[in-house]
Amino acid sequence: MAVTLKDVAERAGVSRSAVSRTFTDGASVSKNMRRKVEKAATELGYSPNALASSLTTGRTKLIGLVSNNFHNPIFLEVFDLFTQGLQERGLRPLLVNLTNEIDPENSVRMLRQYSVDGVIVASSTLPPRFSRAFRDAGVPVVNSFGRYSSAPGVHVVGVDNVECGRMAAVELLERGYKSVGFLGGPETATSTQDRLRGFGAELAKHPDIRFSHSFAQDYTFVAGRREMQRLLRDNPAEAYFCGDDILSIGALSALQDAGLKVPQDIGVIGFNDMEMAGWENISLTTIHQPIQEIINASLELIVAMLDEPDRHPEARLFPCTVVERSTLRPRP
Amino acid sequence: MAVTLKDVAERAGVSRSAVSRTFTDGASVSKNMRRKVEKAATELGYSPNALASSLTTGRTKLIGLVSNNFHNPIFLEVFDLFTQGLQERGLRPLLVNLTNEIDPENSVRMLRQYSVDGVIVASSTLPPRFSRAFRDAGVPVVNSFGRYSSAPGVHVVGVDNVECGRMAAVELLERGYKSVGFLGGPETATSTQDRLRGFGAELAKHPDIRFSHSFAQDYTFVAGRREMQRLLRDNPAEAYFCGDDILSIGALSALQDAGLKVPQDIGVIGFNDMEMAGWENISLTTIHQPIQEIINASLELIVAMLDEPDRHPEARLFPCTVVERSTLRPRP
DNA sequence: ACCCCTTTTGCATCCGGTTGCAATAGGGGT
DNA sequence: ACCCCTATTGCAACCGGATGCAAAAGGGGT
Repeated sequence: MAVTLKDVAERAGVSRSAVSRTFTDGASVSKNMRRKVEKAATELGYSPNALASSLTTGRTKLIGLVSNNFHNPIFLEVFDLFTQGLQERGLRPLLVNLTNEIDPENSVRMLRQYSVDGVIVASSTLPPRFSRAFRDAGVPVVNSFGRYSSAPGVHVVGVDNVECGRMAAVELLERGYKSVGFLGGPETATSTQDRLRGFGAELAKHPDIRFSHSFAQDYTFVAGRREMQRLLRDNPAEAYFCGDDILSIGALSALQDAGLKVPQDIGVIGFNDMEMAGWENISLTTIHQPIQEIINASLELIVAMLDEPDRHPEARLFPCTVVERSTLRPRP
Repeated sequence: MAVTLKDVAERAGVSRSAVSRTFTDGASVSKNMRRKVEKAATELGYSPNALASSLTTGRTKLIGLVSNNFHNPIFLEVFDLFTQGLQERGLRPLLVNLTNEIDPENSVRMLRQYSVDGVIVASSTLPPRFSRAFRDAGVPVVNSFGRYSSAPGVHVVGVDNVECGRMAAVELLERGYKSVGFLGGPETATSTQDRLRGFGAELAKHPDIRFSHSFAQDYTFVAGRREMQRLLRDNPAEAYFCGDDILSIGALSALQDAGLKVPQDIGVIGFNDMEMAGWENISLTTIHQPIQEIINASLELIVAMLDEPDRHPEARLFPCTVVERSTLRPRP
């Protein structure tokens, strides 16, 4: 069925090693030999079996792309960029969907069975034990969109969520809001915890500002909408920092239904700057997370670890910026 | 580093075959032997190398998941369901991003190098030559969301887009619109062509109804919005059938900006019923495409082809239904 | 034409498992 | 205790390719 190295060798009248060598770069092959082999190979339509060669080289060029965020549209963009970036570097993404998985054990075993060269954990909600489990299994890991730590156990690439929370607070304060709220994602997500921490820390400097916080059940439109509806029933704040654009959009929908005008009656600032935030019918003021940079850095790190598996873990953080659109009132 | 079958065999004091057999089901192993081997295996933390075994079994349990739709949020759901479904069946998705790829050759070679057991082409815009190229390479293929054909060259699972176009036309006619338009996706997408064909065929029965059509550049919010803006400049129809929800949402945004009320001034019916269509701030009347069923059938087919590669290609089509929300005026 | 050194080539072995076949062990019946 | 049949086990070869090593080929200089 499939054409193998042996077939090509026979056809070209050379040894199997010779064929192998013409397809592994850096190997010693004469011009003449290469020509003969390539001729036979194209005639037969041969292409080497990456899995077989991985047996001896110890490299599969397979990278586990692990995530549990299959409901936030921003992750479609994340997958797009990751898969393209991996492909450009000659690597192949083996996608692992961790929705509903509590225990890392299964996925670790699975990825080890396929001898992936590395793992990219792309998630802001997956507990850190997942990344650590891969590392403990001896697989190079990068945790993208993960939690910053000054002594990270694994490579982390993302943003400083504490700083982003602070940034949101400053933005609201500068616009003169006297009562503000934090509408976070699931309380267990470290990203949410950090954003709240930064937000709260900044507000602690302004005791005159009323400050409250609450959490949506998950990072979805429905959860954001429901939480905002709940908030509206009981003395809502003048402006909210939502832990994610998708929550913001849900919240905006609740505000609209309640007949409230944004930004006149209530202000909203989101987080992520997903494509949808820029849609004219949404026009969400939000904090831009530099996804492209985060992904590039993640790819860079995982590639570096391929050659240097014991590289000391580092955290790479990128600055966020406020993107002003139409859901916050102007500065005075 | 990695613990191999040989290590386990030595530790358990048995032959390598014995170890191999305890890990391949259906093989002949005594209770006693199994116990010994499993003990040694857990002590060593052994798990078999799927790639090595694929060499002799000819099965990798790898399935190429090929797509070029990384901008339509509905595909996040598609990826979610596919990856979960594959995982449940013990298969692993190797994701291939075909954005910007014109020639199937590269991806065919790539997937052959990794000896995938099958390929799922999940796209409504990828030209059929991609699916055919995989088939010609001897790889089982299922084309999900592909074009229906009475004599399909490869397995196709999806909806009857012609019928859906007709359904949209009927829906608009029943609501008494006297002039209607089709706002399609890229003209080259077969799904768009078919929807237009069905839509036009139904309208041909009603020569009194004014009928026009045009195409957005791609299946995106921006393209839908831009096309609707263009249409509004020049005697627009009373209602539009958009070739995709994402186009509809773009179109709605253009209508809103133009100060037009939906459905009072202009009606819109979409296609897909993506999650967003149900959001309260959008509330799009649309044609529901049964994604879950399509994906289940695709998985069923690809699994069936694993055992029966030469299975005769078939087309499985699922019926669509109209989901009424708020963007079409009520029936008289 | 001869010698010596550098490239090229082929041989054989190995990567981690699977599997046909023959040898061995076990079990039941008499 | 002996015989026969079946369930287990181990041996050895193989899957498709990579690579260390030694043999063969080529090239340059005299």
